[in-house]
Amino acid sequence: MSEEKSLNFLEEIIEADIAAGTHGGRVHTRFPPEPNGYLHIGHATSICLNFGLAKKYNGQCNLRFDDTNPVTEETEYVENIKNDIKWLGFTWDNELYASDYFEQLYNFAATLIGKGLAYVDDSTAEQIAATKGSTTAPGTDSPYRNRSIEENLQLFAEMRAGKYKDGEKTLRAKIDMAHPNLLLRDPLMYRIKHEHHHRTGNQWCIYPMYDFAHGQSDSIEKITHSICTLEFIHHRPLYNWFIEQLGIFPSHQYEFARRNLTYTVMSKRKLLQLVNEKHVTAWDDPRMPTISGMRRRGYPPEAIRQFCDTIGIAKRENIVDISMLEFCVRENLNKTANRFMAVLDPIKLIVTNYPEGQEEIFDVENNPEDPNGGTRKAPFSRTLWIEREDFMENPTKKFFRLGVGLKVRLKAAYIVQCEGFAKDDAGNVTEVHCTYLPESKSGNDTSGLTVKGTIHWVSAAHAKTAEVRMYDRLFRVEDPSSEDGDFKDYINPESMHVLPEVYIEPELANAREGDRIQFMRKGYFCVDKDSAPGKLIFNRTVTLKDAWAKEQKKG
RNA sequence: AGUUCGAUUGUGUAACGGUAGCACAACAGACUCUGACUCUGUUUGUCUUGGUUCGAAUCCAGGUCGAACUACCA
Repeated sequence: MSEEKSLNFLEEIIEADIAAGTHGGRVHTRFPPEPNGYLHIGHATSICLNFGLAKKYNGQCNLRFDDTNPVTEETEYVENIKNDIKWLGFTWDNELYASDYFEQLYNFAATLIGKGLAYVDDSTAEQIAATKGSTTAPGTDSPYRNRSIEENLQLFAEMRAGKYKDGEKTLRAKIDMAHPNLLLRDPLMYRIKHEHHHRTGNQWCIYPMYDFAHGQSDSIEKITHSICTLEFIHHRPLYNWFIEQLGIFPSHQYEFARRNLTYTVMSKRKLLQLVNEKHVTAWDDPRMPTISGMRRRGYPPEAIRQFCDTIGIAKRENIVDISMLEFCVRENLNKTANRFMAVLDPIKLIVTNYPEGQEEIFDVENNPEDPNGGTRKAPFSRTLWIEREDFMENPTKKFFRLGVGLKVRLKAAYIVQCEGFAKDDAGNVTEVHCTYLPESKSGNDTSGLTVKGTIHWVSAAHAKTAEVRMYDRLFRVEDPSSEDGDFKDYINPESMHVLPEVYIEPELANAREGDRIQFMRKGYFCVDKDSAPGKLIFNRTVTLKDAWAKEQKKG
């Protein structure tokens, strides 16, 4: 046995609870999204945490939609959220909805009225805000605060019956208008909304506030460890107040710091804005930090889980370097993605001593990291496409590729030596001329030569074409939300660059939507859902690490 | 200003009164039929001032800085 991985603060709490026999040692968590947007990488942390904790401690984890606001919520979001959680690799024990509890919550409210702990208020939103007080000044009591229990009960029933218009009345908890915690200054419990709800239809015209639904929903489900983000820490005393006054199951809430990522934004409001204002194509645009965007980009679910595990969990503010995520993606893809050759920025290479019309088929290993990965066939001929950047007219000292007099290995084929090149009238190099060494054939090399560089290639006569979408980070700055002005001013104009026609080796033409592969020396790519028969589209998932680029930057 | 939470290298996270460690990033090198992968090595840190203690990142007190709260959103 080696040293155990240290526990995070939530695991410590849970293990202490188990040791103390709290709730009989039972562990029950839940993931409680509101179906008003798509899940993002921040939610992934919460998902991994809640489902992971339940699994680790042989407990259960519910999926509960906190659908208390009919105006913003839609079934489309419900379906996508479920899909994303499944794709991440998690299975919920129960699929539940806060709206399932509307009748019970109504009864809870009536109970509190009956105990003199809630009242119907005729004040307007403005009046309530004005009497709220401030962080330094106490609020003032509503003139409706001391209505009789009977009157409150009747008015509340009338609210439910649809007797009043939106905003005409609310139900408020009767706590303390001078409480230092503003949330305990007679918070709203119910508001009137004559709106259609995605699940309950037109059954209700009053809806509970999140604060009057969330804690009790946890309680109803007998959640033992109710885990949420830091901003709800001020709400905990209110949830506890409701639970205590109602005398129901004492769920306990624990808060952790939400994860932020460099070079992106994470609030649903901002993400929705990017979609609505067409800065990206959709919620699942590969540049979005959404789960669906990352899936489309080609991030494997294992990599996202690994990332969540690596960055851990704590209570302090943070902004995680995106390179940490990219590392996890590369680490996974390196082991799992088959290699192919694709030439993104082509220039012709002519093997001058290779007979016209001759061709050979080479076996190329699919994945050097996987001994059982097998091989594929790649045709070779006299005229090839190579990468423009693999040739230099005046090669620098550390350039291990092509230039007159230099030798390179053509991956899985021959060593070639550059003898010359051709230019067009504008002075652009159009062709590179090389001779090959027949005795240097891959796998059967008797040339005795070693070359420093190996480059990829595609036979011009056999090449297929594809579109490639080169993605980069969505923002130019590490933390767009903390910069001056609008966060959208910091969108990276180069976040997507489309290469309409690149050359790919023929075997790749069989790739299917969602396939994750490596273009040798260029990066990891994934077949996009926009692909059509005969028209493949690849998304660049992430580049390879590039030591040469760094070398060049040094000048 | 009040309340609450927080502060460990560039970033994230450990150390639970006893050697400040790990990962990413960065840098240097080895290896390489991917300038990838892999391997080796290096640099950088306990917000501050006091106190308790043989000994403090850890406990106590004061300060500083940061975040959240003042929606009929969640």
